[in-house]
Amino acid sequence: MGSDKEFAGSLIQLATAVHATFADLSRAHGLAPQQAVLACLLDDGPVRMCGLTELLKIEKSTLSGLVDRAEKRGLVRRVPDPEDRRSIRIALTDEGRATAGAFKEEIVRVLVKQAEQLPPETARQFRAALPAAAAAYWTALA
Amino acid sequence: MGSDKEFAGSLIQLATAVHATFADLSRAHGLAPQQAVLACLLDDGPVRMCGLTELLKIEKSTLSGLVDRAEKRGLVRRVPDPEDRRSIRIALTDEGRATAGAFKEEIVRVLVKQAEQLPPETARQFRAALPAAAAAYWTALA
DNA sequence: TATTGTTATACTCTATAACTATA
DNA sequence: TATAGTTATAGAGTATAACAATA
Repeated sequence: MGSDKEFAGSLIQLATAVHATFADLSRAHGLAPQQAVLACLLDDGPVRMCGLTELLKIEKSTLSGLVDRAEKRGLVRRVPDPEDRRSIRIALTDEGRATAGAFKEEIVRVLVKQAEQLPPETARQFRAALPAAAAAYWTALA
Repeated sequence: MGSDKEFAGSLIQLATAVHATFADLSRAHGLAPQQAVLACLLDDGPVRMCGLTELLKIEKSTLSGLVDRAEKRGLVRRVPDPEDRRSIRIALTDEGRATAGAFKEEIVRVLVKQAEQLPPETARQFRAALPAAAAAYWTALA
């Protein structure tokens, strides 16, 4: 079926566009894209390095570098973990919390506004199906 | 409304998952992710460098490096453009065409298969709304 | 002068492997 | 021994700025 190709093409196009929107907005807030992801994750409270490698699905050495750059930029700080002296927790600074809050608010606003330009019935279908679709593709990842 | 946050969260989750699926499959075919994008674009025929910068939305210097690596890997070759001696056209090699074909076939298969795990009515809604949604987010890009 | 493409430079993101410190 | 994290190294992807060749 040709429509399978069209479906896959649309899905990749949507993913690319959302990714690019996220990246552009990150930079507009003075954040590298992965720093924006990190800041959003930490907005609910500090997380250990080993927890972050699972949430971000990246290697621990990759994370060390990401946290180094975020720390140098004043976004996060490394906090000793009293329960396990091998471990450290990553917490947002005050500036990091403010930046994360502003970024999260605007990315939601932008993504919602773009969906509102769809025909009402299409928008309704899309918003209704999206949570289950996102969960299906997310849980299929290794 | 909390549901705007949930909508935006689901959209980012879907985009991230599709992106990761694409990247994983690229590497399984021996391609860096952007090389896979490049190969898919060129599967319809050669394209000038300046055309590729628009299609990929990247700077020309970034593209020079991407093409350098793809050429070194045997995926593409630079072909002089007889109509404009400043310009060059990028064409797939035989190996590049075979690789692009196999990759395109499998990415479609994988993305369709994952959608089939949704409840039938959700899958129907999602596939019905997706083309318009993808177009809306895509055209909103700068 | 304007366009096409490359090169130099610098930064982010990524992984593998070897290492230290603690459990 | 196993886990948490860092460092060294290498490569992909990104942009800006300066440049060469051609239109």
